[in-house]
Amino acid sequence: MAPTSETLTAERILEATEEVLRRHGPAKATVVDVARALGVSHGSVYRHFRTKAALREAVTKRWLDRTSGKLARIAEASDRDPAARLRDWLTALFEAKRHKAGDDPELFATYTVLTDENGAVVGEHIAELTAQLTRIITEGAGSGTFAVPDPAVAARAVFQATGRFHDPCYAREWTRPGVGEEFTALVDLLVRGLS
Amino acid sequence: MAPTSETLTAERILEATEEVLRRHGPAKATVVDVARALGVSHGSVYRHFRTKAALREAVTKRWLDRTSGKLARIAEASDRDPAARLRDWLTALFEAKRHKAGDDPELFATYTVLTDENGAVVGEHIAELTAQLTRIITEGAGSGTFAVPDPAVAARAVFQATGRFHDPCYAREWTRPGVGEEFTALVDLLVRGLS
DNA sequence: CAGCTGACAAATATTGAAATCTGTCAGCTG
DNA sequence: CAGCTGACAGATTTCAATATTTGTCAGCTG
Repeated sequence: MAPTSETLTAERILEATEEVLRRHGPAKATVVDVARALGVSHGSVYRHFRTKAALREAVTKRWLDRTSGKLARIAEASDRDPAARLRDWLTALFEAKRHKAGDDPELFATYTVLTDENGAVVGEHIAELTAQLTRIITEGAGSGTFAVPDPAVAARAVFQATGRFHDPCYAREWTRPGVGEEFTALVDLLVRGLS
Repeated sequence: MAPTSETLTAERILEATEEVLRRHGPAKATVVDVARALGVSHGSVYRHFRTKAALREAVTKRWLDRTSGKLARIAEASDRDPAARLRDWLTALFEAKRHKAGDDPELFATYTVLTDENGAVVGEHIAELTAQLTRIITEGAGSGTFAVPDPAVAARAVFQATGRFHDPCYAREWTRPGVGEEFTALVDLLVRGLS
């Protein structure tokens, strides 16, 4: 591939790693492949990432951050009605996952492997998403839309309750007919419970 | 092992298979092992179960039926308050799973493998549990405890929402401190949503 | 001399030949 | 003769030899 003679940065290595993962899948993507894609020796890659695991972890974090970034915009729109915002946020999360899984199942499977091997990064991602939910619910509690004893606890409950519509281990259910209705029924139930 | 010279029945084969699975685990349990445990040739086992897969499926069904049997008693206690009954039922389901996973993790892992390879049987089991939930919610709707447009839809939503506390793919979370509180928070939220 | 290379040891993965297992069935046995 | 046996073919698994990959580092190069 284009051994662009720009200086070698962590950023460029991450880009190349994503490409190699896309091409070869998680099992056969080696750091030698990544080096070759960049036109450098694999020793150079180890200058920027201490281990292969650290490299894969960084790729995983990047991928997850792209999702939480999108959702943050909804969480931060403090002017809108909290109940509608909560629905939108949950819907956006579900849609994002559903598209990732449906549009390119192989790539999704690749990232599922990566998230499985990087529990810590996933934990942080979940903490970030729960914090966004907490923000929406706290504002709803302030404006009287929601009546909850502890917004953080409620946020965690909502996040866990909707697991079936965002946890990759349920990905195969997301294409079944009727999931949309199931999702709506659950969100309705949860919003009623918070109100 | 005891080659009890009683006549060979499907029942006895299932018993022996459970024992072999307990001893050797799902990967190394062969039908020759089962036959040996019974003191017969493996050909005899094939007289009662067409394939090894059918045998494992029957064992899986048996295991799942033991759980749904216990829960059915709670679902059928029509005299008690539906909200309390719903809480009890969900708690019993969680406790049953938590104990199975915690008391003998290896055996639980074995059955997790079995359920993974028998999607159809698991599907029926889930349908049965959802039917029990529907019964509780329908009675609650009749008595005015619950206000739901469609009890079956609500039941499915409740079952899916509590997945984190009964789906084996979350088993490793069940020993973390604080799960009890998370469970209670979610059930409170759901019961409020139904009321 | 900062950054890269490539030879190297140790760890991990692949391969293919040998061993085991599944499922069948002709024939034995009580 | 109903039910069981055990030899068998094909499918699957195991295991050890072989090849690849990871991670290090002394030294090259611009």
